[in-house]
Amino acid sequence: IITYNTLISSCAASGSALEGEEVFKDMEQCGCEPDLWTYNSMISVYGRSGKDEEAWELLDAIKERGFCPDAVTYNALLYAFARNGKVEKVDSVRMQMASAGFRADEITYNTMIHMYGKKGMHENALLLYKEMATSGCRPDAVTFTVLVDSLGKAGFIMEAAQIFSEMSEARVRPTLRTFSALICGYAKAGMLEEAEETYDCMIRTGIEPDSLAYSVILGVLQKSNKIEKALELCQNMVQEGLKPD
RNA sequence: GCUAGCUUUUCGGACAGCU
Repeated sequence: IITYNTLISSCAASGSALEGEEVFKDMEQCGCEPDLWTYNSMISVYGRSGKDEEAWELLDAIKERGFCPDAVTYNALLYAFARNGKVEKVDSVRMQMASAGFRADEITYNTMIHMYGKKGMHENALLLYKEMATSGCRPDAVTFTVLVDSLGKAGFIMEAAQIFSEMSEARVRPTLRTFSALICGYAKAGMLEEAEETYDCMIRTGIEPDSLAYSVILGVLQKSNKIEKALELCQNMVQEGLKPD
């Protein structure tokens, strides 16, 4: 059963709903009883491939089978709707989650904040972020990264930078993705010096750029005509075994 | 506080070009 569950979750990761369904059917035919983990993984399979209705139906299947949906179930379902931007559905899952006795956790909040960010509803995203503090959740690296990313993309660079500084105040370490998001935000806003400073700060923190981070900073250097530095970085990149694209 | 681990859920991340 663990083998099947593992197979199903790798289908979720690769976004192939059909394969996931097949494994699930195989499993039942072999007389292997799906457990809650299997169902949760299937919800994730559907969620990640945009099939929110199918994911929703599994909640009933879980109950019919006599299983009790857990926080993972609700978070996965929430993700399925959030991904498709269905705010009302997300709210209703959240209510169900609450009435089943589960508090919104970090993942619940992050999923919702991400959804609002993608929809450009930044006020709602920020509201949830504030709500986290009062409801006993601590914003984590994902929370901050999602906010910096969506604010930066939307051109609210000052707000993004503000969130970034709140991150250090909260003593949450920025990740490669957080830095990349902020650098992109600055680049998009045309604030090339700030972008470069942020990159240098990242290096000082001891974070190794990946090929994406390199592309971002190389773009910045190109725009500010710092060709020598760009070439130098490019060499570093090759030395580290990354391919410039 | 540090370190390590974890079968399932949250960062489909960038840049460029075109419209």
